[in-house]
Amino acid sequence: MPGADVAVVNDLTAYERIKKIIGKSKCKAVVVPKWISQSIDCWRAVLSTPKFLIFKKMKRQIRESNAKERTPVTSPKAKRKQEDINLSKWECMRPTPDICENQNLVEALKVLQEQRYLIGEQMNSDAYARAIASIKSYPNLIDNINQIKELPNVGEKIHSLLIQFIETGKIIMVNQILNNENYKILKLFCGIHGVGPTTAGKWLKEGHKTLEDVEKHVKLNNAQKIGLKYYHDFNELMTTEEAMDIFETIKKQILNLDEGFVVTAIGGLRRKKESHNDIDILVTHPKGLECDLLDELIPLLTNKDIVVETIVHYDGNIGTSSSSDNHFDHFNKWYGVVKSPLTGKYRRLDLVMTTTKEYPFALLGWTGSKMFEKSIRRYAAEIKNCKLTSHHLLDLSKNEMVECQNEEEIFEYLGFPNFVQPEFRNC
DNA sequence: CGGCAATACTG
DNA sequence: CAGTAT
DNA sequence: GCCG
Repeated sequence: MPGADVAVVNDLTAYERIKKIIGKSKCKAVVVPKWISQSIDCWRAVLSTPKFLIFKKMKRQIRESNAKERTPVTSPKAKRKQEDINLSKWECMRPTPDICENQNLVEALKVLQEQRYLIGEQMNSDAYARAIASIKSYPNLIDNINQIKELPNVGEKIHSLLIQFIETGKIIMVNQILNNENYKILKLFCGIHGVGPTTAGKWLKEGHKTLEDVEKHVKLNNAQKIGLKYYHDFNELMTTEEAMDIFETIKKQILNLDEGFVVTAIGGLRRKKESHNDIDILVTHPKGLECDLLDELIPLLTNKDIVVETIVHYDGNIGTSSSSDNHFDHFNKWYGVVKSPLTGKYRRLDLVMTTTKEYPFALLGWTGSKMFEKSIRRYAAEIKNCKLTSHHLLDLSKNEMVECQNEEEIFEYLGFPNFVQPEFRNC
């Protein structure tokens, strides 16, 4: 047993004996058998689950008695945080704040992630995104190589980058990329809403270098025209104050049409991010009047000089696929542009309509972050044999839809040990 | 060495 | 269908 | 690029 990470015991009364063992060995915890099944369920050691706290309590007692003999190297605060380190491979299962303890490191890695994205290496980019998520959920300042040993989704390559950062405070590759002309041009082009890596790469290959080049020589689609027209404003982050102001303005107009609408901020606003790219709003109506809302609301907001452009207006019946039946898929969405009352700047707005039945899934699906969504859906599929979308949860084992009243029930069904608050879904 | 979320529009 | 968006 |  010495050297093992975990010891499983049946007899909880053998307190003194266990205490001796875990006090001396490298063993991280002593658990009851049920711990194993619970851990397999959520794919990590559930040391933070209250039921197993007895052992944490024991470890704490041992530590405290040790602390009387030699002064601790770490502060009490850091020590408490030590227990919060969550090394789940599922980013959706760990609390991930918007701004983290290692923000400089995260910003550096984001450059590498973005570069892979810009040159079209999506999976590569995602791999960086997952490593970044691991770091964002790590609660302490990383200044020691031992700390990064167990970080999930950090393999050989990113590990060496982290070492470089710990030792020198920077990553050479990052500066090289930031100074790379092609990187700068691709980034510039992808800043146009409606332009992705493929189009940007094509334009670059054709010899275009500036937005003026693009404006003069390239045929743009509707979304791209709007993207170019408002390029500056769209690429400027909003304060929460401004985003909230727009949200409240729209909400007021919707409630004006009918008091019964339920209007909720989703996206980054719901996650309480510090700054925002756009405003996302989810609307539902308990009595199911939802389908006509956008048809009335958009003209109204246009007349009030709030809405200035429509990029996409999905209409109610998205079913040319008439074969689809029971789930009346009335997701009504509108993507467009509003003029911010507070600043006069032009901002992206997404409006999403949903039935009350699908509301919890839409809420979960539209709150993000992007990595959170990918993670929870992959978890649902791989671990729970379920298919999770922003419309529903399908249990493939039972071959039946899972009805949920709220987000909590979805997390519960998926076997999460804890509800993950929106502000900690910033993976 | 395969897989990496899921879905809907534009053109 | 590829590309982009959420 | 990382994981199983």
